[in-house]
Amino acid sequence: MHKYEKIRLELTRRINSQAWPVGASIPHEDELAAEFGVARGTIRQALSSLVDAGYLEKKRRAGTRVAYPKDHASTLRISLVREQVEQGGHTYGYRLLKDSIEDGIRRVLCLHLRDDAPYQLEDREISLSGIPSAAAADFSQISPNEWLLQQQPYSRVQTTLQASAPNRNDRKHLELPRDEPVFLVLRETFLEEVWLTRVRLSHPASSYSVQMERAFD
Amino acid sequence: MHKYEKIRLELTRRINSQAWPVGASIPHEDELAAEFGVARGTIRQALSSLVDAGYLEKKRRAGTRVAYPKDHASTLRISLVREQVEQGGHTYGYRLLKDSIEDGIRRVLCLHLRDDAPYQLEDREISLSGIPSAAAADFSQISPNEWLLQQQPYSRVQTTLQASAPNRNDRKHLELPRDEPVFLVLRETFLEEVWLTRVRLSHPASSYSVQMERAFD
DNA sequence: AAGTGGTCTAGACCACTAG
DNA sequence: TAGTGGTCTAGACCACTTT
Repeated sequence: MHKYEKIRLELTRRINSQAWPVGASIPHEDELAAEFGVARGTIRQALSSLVDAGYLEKKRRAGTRVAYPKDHASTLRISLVREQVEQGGHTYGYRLLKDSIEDGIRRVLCLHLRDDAPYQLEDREISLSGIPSAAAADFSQISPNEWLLQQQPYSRVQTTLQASAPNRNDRKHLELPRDEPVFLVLRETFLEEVWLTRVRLSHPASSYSVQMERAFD
Repeated sequence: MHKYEKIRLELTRRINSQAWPVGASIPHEDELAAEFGVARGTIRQALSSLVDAGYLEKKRRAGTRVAYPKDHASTLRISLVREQVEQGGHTYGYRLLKDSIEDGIRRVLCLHLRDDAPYQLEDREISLSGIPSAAAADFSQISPNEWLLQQQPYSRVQTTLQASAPNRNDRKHLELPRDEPVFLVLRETFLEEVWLTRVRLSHPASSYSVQMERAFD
């Protein structure tokens, strides 16, 4: 275990035990460096992860305080559908439903299956001016989701999570039980302010959830 | 603008322009330091934020590569209900609905209002052994949500996001339009493996969404 | 005005791991 | 096993912001 890890452990102990209660100032970086017998840079490394996690708040001149736990950050990673499914030990399946080009936009509707049951309906729009190679892509075997990841990167991505009543396509393709809503993931990506793609991912509410965890021990 | 910011800008430019295409190795840290005429530490600082955002992947001995954009991280911050409401320029309201103690657990049901309309139903359980002072807390004016933040910190928090059909309490208190589902935030917190509190937050789907953004320009 | 955290340097050695 | 990123040091100066 590295020095900064040991120090971080000791600092979290002081916070959790309320030796340093919420709202209190903690010693300056120089003092901590002297106390632990390390360089200031090492202290800063130990502090930085605690700041990132929302345990501490730093302000110039005012020093470092134990943060009120109100605005903690949770990191969310939404990975490839196929990987989501296969990670759980399930079988992944894919079916292309519709595919058309209109007004310089390629629009694709497809279904991702888990153990042969509908898991995610992907309603995708791709800008052909933003991603010219998308005009010739074959989505009969590979989903747009997966194909796009092999392409150029994006500089901005906006994600919205919502609950919703199913729309017509959802009802048609997701085999929803009666009164079952859908969980929506809406995402739009840009490269330097040029719009690339937009997607609406809908999931049967009972078989989809997003989980996050923040831990520090 | 600091040196590491200028460098980061130039690096993102090379990635976005595909001068360094997805999957390719980029120069070693020492080479970059020489190229930009800075210390290696400064290069590392510039790289670290790009690694955190998922733009780059580092491996010992193998070097640094431009990451496939598949597993990008989005940071989600769910703040105080009251702040969520007031930030949007709305009026916040609060109403306590039920409050009981059973088996060492205090259970509170309360409603958060936005412009006098139901916004979030909070169904909360607090461990009195984990947080003894919760036995005497007055939740008639301050919500458990808000009260808990003034208390001790937690070391682990688990959050789940879900869509769902409303349960009985949701239907009773959220004034849901016909066929409207709810967006659920389920959260549980621990301090060193001691269970502290669990909450079910339900929102009318049409008036609630979670938004995230990852940007790098 | 002064003290805090923020940036930066120029080194050194370590630890992991791909070839 | 050699080369990469990871850790660490002991300094220096800067910039913000509270008092």
